[in-house]
Amino acid sequence: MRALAVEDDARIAADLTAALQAAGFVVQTCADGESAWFLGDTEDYDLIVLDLGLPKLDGLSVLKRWRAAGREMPVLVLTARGTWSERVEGIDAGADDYLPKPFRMEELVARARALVRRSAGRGGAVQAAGDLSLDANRMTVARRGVPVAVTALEYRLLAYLMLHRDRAVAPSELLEHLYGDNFSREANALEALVARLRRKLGPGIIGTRRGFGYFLEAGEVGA
Amino acid sequence: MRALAVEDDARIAADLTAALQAAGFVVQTCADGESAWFLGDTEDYDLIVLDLGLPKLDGLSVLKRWRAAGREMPVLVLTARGTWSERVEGIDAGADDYLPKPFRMEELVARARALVRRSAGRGGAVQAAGDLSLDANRMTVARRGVPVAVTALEYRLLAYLMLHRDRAVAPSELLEHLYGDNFSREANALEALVARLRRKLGPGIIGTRRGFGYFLEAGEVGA
DNA sequence: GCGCCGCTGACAGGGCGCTGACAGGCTGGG
DNA sequence: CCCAGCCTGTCAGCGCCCTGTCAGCGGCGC
Repeated sequence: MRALAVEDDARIAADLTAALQAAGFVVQTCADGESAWFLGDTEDYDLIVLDLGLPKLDGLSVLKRWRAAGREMPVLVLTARGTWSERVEGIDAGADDYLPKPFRMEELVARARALVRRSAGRGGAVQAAGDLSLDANRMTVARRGVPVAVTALEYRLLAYLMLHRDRAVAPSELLEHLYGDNFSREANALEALVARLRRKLGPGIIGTRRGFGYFLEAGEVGA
Repeated sequence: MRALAVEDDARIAADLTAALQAAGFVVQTCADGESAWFLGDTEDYDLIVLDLGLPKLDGLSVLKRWRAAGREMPVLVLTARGTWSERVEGIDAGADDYLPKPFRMEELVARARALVRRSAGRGGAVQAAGDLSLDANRMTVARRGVPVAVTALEYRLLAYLMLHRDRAVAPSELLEHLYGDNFSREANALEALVARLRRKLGPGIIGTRRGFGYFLEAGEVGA
């Protein structure tokens, strides 16, 4: 899960980053409205935490521009004063949830998790593609009903492939979502990861489209 | 076990908190309908005690909104008047149990415990998983019928693992449910707790999935 | 047939989780 | 009021699993 934290106060930003990372997010931060707008418009996040008081471009405007551009990622809005008017404005602008400062980090994390759950709310917890099935609640993987022990990183890879099972996912995209932007430069890490997974799962699960990326073989037929 | 007590009468709220805490819950309270709605929607509780007469937003509406949003935690409804019509409304809105005021705290606690057990889909007060058995009424633990002396905190850990015995529970989730929101930030406290429990219970009870969390080994096979 | 992308096995570093020891706080008894 | 005992959080150290890196090779595409 990738998250963007938009916050100009460096100390709060650091706390935010730490808390979200502890919750399993890969976190990126930015400190002003313009770069926030650019990042949210061009990058692909599973969650954005947005402070309203920002230099250069106001948080509410950023949010409105995103929504106007059709970007629909869940956005959690932070505001300095917990006034009702600001809250209503935030909701109107397209915020999915709202948190007044000061807040406890635990509460933010809880709401962030709830948001991601809600936005992901497609279908049941168990997803299947061919022989492979993932249980999002138990975080387990099975092939033909036989449980396969996978590590946390391997699970995340499979979950992402499952989410985009209708296409081949480029290595750069996978690296981004698994490690964040500061990902290790060696793309070979991903190849090693895939190799280990293939050994565990057996053949016919993870396919390669040379020059394009990886995909779940049960996902699409042919080409 | 985390519980939310929604009650605007401060004296009753205090009694509720005390009684639930004595029963082993980590209790959070709130006094109006809107904050109740937010908390119940975003946080993760094992039980909610909900008074119907609330400022800002009526209890029944709160409950309906939760259910509409797909939140399925057990809710125990309190009402000032024990009228049948209100009871029917409550059940329709998705309440799991119903208690007319005035009530004895012992009865509330008993029903609360029953609700939590029922939501886990299991019958009696004694739950078992493999060699391990927990008695929810007496708050005692036994392995192969042999009683094992555990502290209150250790019991709560076991109870939570028992409730979610079908999966591995993340350390962050355990900290949240054992200590509430103001949990100590050192995750090592949990590791120490588990270590002490393992020494008391012996091997083959509490398992670890590296990168995921802890689980009861009798719960699931493999993976 | 050649080049290059991608695969694989081996290896080492790091981080997660385990353990034993210690200290502070709370409780109950004298 | 003091003391003793237990509970529990913190710390430091360590071991093991995960995972990134490297080198070499195989196979697909041109």
